[in-house]
Amino acid sequence: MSISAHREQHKEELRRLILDTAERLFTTAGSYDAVSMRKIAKGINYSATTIYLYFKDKDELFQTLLRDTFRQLSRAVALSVSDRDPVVGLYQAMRACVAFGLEHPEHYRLLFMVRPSLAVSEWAGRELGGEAFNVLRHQAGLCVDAGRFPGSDQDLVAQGSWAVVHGLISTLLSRPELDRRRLIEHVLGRYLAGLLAAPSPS
Amino acid sequence: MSISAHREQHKEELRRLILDTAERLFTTAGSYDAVSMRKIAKGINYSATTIYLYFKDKDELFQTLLRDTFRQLSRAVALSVSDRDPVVGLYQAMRACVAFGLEHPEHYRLLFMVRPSLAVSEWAGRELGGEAFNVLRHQAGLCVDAGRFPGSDQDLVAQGSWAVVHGLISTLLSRPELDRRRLIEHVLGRYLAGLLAAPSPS
Amino acid sequence: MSISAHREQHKEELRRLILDTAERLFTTAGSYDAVSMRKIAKGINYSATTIYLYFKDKDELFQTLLRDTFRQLSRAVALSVSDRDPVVGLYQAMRACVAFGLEHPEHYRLLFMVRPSLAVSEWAGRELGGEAFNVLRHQAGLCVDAGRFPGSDQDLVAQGSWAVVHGLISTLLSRPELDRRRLIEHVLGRYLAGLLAAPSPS
Amino acid sequence: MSISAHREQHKEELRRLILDTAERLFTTAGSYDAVSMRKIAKGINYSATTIYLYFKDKDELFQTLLRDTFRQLSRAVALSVSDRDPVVGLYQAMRACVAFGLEHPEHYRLLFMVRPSLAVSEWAGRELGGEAFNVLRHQAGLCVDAGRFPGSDQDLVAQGSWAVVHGLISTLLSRPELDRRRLIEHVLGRYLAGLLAAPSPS
DNA sequence: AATGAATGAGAGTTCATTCAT
DNA sequence: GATGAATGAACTCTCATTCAT
Repeated sequence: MSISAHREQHKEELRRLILDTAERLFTTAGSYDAVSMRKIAKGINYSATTIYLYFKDKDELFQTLLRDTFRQLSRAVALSVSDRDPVVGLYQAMRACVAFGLEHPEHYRLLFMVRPSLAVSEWAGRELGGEAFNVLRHQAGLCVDAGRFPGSDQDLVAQGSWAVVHGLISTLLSRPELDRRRLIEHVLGRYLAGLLAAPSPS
Repeated sequence: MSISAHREQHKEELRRLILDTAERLFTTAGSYDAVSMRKIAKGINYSATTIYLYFKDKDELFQTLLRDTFRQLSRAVALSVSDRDPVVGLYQAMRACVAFGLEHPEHYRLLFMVRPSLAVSEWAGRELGGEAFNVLRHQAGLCVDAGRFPGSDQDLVAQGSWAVVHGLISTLLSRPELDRRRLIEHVLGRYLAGLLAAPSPS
Repeated sequence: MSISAHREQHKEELRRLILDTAERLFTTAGSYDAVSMRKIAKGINYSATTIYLYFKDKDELFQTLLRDTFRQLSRAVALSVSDRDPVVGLYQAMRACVAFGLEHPEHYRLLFMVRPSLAVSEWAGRELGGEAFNVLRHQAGLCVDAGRFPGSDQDLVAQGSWAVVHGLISTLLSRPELDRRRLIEHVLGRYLAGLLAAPSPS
Repeated sequence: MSISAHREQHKEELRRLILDTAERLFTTAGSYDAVSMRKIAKGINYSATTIYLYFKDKDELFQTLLRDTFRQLSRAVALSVSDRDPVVGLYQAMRACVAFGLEHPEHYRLLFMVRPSLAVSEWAGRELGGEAFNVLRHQAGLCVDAGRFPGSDQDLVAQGSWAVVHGLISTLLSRPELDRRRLIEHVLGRYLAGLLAAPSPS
């Protein structure tokens, strides 16, 4: 019992170690191909073969990595909404998205820029839409239902805020010299202000 | 004369063929490393060696691709502004950016996704200092100078519209099922409406 | 135990096999570039990749070869000096050098012919500072200190005897029809006789 | 007539240009393989193909180069003997050999150290032995016939001086920091002094 | 559970050389 | 006489992966 329990624990720890090391390497290198199984193995002081005891192949390791990262993103965004005002809630969720992208640039790049294969990227998009995106969508729904966004519907706002968030992250990641706080507040503020304003007659 | 002219033409055609094939492969593969010179060669039914007659190495080929594409983007955006109203002009420029990204997804991916680190570090000056961004910045300046965007300055608007445009393109590219026209008009419309509105008291 | 011991033994044997094969190829080809990793691999009936399990790269393989051979040369020369008369000792050392070159022509070619520039630039310190040359230099010093070589200093004699030895080996290796013993005694004898003689008034 | 004469002249000039450039490159580079036809072509501002109009392939070009150089060596050595004293004449011939080796290090290496192909090396050895070596042998004979080298015969001195010359060249080529003039005079001086001295009783 | 040994495939790149013009 | 275009072969080296232990 105790022995097998220990084994279980060790196994889980080693698995985590592999994932953490791989993540570090993937984000450092910035490309799928630049990270080799051998380098990961060297990073954890185990033989390359050992990794195959925990992951079928490089692709499965990478996909697991993606899944874990998505989970973190989802959690962060879900926990970010604290205000009762739905508009503020949407703002909070959007900020949380941006914050996650900026604070974990490696994760963000991993999710949206490193694309080993089409299969992975498609899966990634779906998963993302299924969690973090849904928080935005939910908040958008609350705002629309409360009549705060005249002329806009829930889906449009959900997709729009998602796009705005994306744009902010990628721009700020690629231009580190910009004033982050100022640009974030500007873009989110103007977009939300536009949503709150009466619809233009056009 | 005729002979050398034919040669010239053939040479130019082959060069273009290489560039087009490479672009296609780079954007479908989604990563720099996943495309090999041999694969490009196979794609054009020539030997790998032949490519080296036209480009010094893989990097030069890729950079040429980047340069050419940037040029097209710049041109498209520069020609897009036709209205005398600076706000409409900014809107036109932003639309042109988005349109370019959507109509030439390979180009866009090439510029901003295939090798973001390179695009950024090597092309940063050209990118933001280049014509495409500068058009946005110019229009933003006109709007601000005309007092149309209370509480915003030129640089902020330039960067903000750039971010919004980026977000739209990448979102729409990764979600082909969305209603493009509607989302574009929504996001651009709300952002611009927010710019035009009186600044929030926050 | 037995298993790992077998593995160790096999590994050592394969390593030696690689080294021996490489040495053979290097010396018959006569140039560094003319020997490829693939050819070595083919020579040992292993894949080219396997060699990289034993040596980091081609250069390390070659340098290991050099090092090993230098060690043999040094040992042979160091053990050769037995007479108390320093002049005889120098003679013995020189003869040992020549004997080594003639008895191990592949080794000798490897050291001084295959990649002379490398042997020099990389191994200069070891070579001249190494035991083989140092034995000559030491003996030369004894002779000079004993006043046996009027008009010559230690370094000059060391370098000179080194040159004479070199010339004998390369000449005898490329002209197998010559009477080795006779030519060796002639050259070493005349050179030493010249050293012992009073300096010419020139 | 005049035209064809001009053509002839141009052809000869270009041929020389190729040979000179190739020689320069061979000397600069460290090995046969390090010099490519393309680099030679670039050095003369002609296309690589042009070289093939003058030389069947790289090997023929190289052999021609060797042949020409040998001719120079033979001439240089033959012309070096000016003194009536046969011993001085031998000294002059040996010095000329050494000087040539030092001034054309790459040819020397290729002739006696690197062996691009067995055919070349064998041919080279014969040619060299048939010319430069014969001068040494002739001078040695004069010395012996004049009774200047008691206890030595012509062939022994010829081979011995050849070996000494060889040793000097290879040593000096691989140790550029040595004082060339001093070492040359030392070795040649001591060897000749030993030849002139009474034979040792051994 | 973990590993060392081994390999085929493939990467970018350079080479000598040929052929049609 | 000279060349531009083109290529197959070869190079060193790294990769993901398998298999026996």
